[in-house]
Amino acid sequence: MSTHRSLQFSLDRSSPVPLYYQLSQQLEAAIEQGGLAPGSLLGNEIDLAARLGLSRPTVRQAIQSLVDKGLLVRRRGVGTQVLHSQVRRPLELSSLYDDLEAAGQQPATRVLLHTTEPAGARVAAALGVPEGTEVVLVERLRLAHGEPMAHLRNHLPVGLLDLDGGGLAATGLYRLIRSAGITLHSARQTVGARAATAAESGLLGEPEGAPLLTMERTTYDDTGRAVEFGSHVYRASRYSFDFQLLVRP
Amino acid sequence: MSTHRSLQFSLDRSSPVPLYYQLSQQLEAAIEQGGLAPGSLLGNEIDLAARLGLSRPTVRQAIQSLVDKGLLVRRRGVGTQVLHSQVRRPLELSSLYDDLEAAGQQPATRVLLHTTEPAGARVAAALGVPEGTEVVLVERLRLAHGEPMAHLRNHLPVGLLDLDGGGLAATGLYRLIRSAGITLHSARQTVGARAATAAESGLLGEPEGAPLLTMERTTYDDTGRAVEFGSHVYRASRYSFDFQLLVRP
DNA sequence: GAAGTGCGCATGTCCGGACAACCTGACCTC
DNA sequence: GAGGTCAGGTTGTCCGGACATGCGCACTTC
Repeated sequence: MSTHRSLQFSLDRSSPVPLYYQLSQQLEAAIEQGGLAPGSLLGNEIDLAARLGLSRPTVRQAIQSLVDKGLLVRRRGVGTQVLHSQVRRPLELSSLYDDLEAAGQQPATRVLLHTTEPAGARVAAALGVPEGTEVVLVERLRLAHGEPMAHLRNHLPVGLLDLDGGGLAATGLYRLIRSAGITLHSARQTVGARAATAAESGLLGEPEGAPLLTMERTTYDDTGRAVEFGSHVYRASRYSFDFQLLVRP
Repeated sequence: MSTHRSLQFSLDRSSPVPLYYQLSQQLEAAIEQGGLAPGSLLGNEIDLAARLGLSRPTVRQAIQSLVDKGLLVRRRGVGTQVLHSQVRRPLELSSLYDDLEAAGQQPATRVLLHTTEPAGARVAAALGVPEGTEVVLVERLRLAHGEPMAHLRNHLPVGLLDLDGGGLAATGLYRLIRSAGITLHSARQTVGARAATAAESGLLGEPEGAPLLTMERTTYDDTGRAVEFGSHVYRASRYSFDFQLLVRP
């Protein structure tokens, strides 16, 4: 079986980019572009390290990162194998805006509401603040190709960042949060479905009672603080969640 | 700030369980049980290694696995911090059966259909077989507390495993696949919503036109082979997907 | 021919060390 | 007092080596 001894990698030791990262990026590119055939073996780590002038731990670190991404499979006593591809889009914490933009759907936003209000029980619990605390409330309508796609309702702690109407209309909420210097860490989501209310049917252009996809999400930063609680409603006829997940070994 | 120098860990060098894994398990237990307070620093790796009689790489490997799980955050020049908790249930490739069982919902299964049929275009594409190939079809009704929860329709390649009616009724499909020696690796999912058809409303006990939560999933094993394609329909009034996801750094 | 055995080989684990990069807080300077 | 500077501490990266473990194949044996 081929072990791709001919593949070339270029490593720059003077670059600030770590060597293991340079290697993993080039390996990933080779896999995506077919330079490494699915199912084929990668060749053993010792030789690879010697050929590249790297130590085995460094090579292992590069390989491990691709194993974590689901691109490679290691088998003791056998070798490291390129996984047969299929689609590979890992589940990430992405905003609807970015998703639509990446799909070429020309996203747009209409800010319906931008105010503060005292937190109700559910919002307070999600954000980890006392009930009745003033919190920011933003309601938006997300459009794609000019057509309504989703109604987005978000609560945020006050003082976390300065939301201006222009930023909200021009881009996604996550970008604004990140550009305020907040490092997002994780989110808790609940996805369900229900029938459209009269108000929603008007906003979204769906008949009353039409099935809608709902998502509630609480997002946390890397200190564990809740930075956002969202209650979103999507037109099921035009949108669905699409993601890949890995089995943790 | 406390660095928990008093915490005790017991490592068994004669155990076949890797040292880094023993340590990561005990660290995780300490975090869950509050022995390590959220927000507190873990103490530097060098000291920790010396105290435990381990090398720094081993300690780092243990810590890294918890960082990957989202329990810890490392900051260069600062230290390793325990994240404020909230709920922590990572997104895994779990079967509905296991989910319900874990929630104490007394799951049960009624096998509606168990046969083979020629693969249509969509099933053939998902399983990676030529259109018209004979594939196994299983239709099940999943109940919780005796109430219908979901209608499950699964296609599998023939010869992959021996499904018997007893096994299907007694447990989840994933358990049967795993116990056939197949290592699951990843899955691609699409979650949406639509209105219940007349047939579905009868099966699930929902009014016709009621909103249903839908999921399509193709599951792959560690050779990249598709092992299962499922089209599932859940009662939105009784079920929703609930998961946590991490931002990949 | 079928079952069991042994060997080579690849990954898995663990060690000890070295230097770099980065953050924080104290100190100094203006 | 405000700003910049420097030192200490911590994680990040990388190296070289050693032994353990598990898998597959060739060989042997019955």
